[in-house]
Amino acid sequence: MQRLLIMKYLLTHKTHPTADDIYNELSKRMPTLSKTTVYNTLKLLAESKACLALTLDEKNIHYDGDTTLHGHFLCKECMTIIDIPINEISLNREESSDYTVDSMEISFYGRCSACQKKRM
Amino acid sequence: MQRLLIMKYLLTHKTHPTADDIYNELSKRMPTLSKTTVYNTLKLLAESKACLALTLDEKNIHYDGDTTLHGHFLCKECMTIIDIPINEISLNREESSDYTVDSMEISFYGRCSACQKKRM
DNA sequence: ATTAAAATTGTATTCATTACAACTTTGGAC
DNA sequence: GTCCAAAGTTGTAATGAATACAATTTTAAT
Repeated sequence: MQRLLIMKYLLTHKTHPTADDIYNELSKRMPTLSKTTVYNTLKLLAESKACLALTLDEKNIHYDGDTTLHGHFLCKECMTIIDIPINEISLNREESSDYTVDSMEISFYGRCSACQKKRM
Repeated sequence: MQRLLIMKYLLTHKTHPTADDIYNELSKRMPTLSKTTVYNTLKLLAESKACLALTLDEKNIHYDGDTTLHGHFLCKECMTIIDIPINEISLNREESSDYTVDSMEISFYGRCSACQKKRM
């Protein structure tokens, strides 16, 4: 039940919340909710690819219910995360009129060839 | 002096070390080195863009002396980080014969329009 | 030689995340 | 309905990377 609420929260909020954010929101209406449940569930959902676990903020893991391919912009001042549609991404220096980008990171996750072989 | 050694270490090792990695290596030859110095210095270097602070591993910040545009691949099993040349990156599902990619993250960092304005 | 700024150090603290063990709920077998 | 194992949930305690802080040392300019 808690899991469903957490998943629903992710799908209806595009704010890229942290585990703590979600706990604070949901525990208002469900006072028995445990922080551990939120952490466990988010980990589970991310591992099963039902959501994304974003690591761009070095302080906290942020979660995203939108699993379609898109980028993110983190404002280093207010720490807000904004979605960047894939068609707006160029691999060269990004310069929008809205915001200034001073660095980018492109990360891939999976299993390397060595670990791949070990599995067989 | 310590700063120079740390910077030199980053430039001569393409292993994307963590602060701890660097401390462990350098303290062999410089037993008085402090962990705090390593953390402070890496933070400083990254802020001044002399190196990159990679956040793709949610457990540790990894540092990269190579500031040219390139991507990274993190093996979830052995936690090794491999460089991905920019010309090998396609924004569609990445499938190499060497390794399997099951997710990717494209992150931009800077200041949003609201925070931009506040500064003036 | 003096001295202020910069760099370095060690210890103590913070805080997000995880480990763990206990407890509760769920849903199928009978 | 009752029983029971598996799955889900909870609270507390532990972990560990990163930072705060205050003290000490080094640097370099005058």
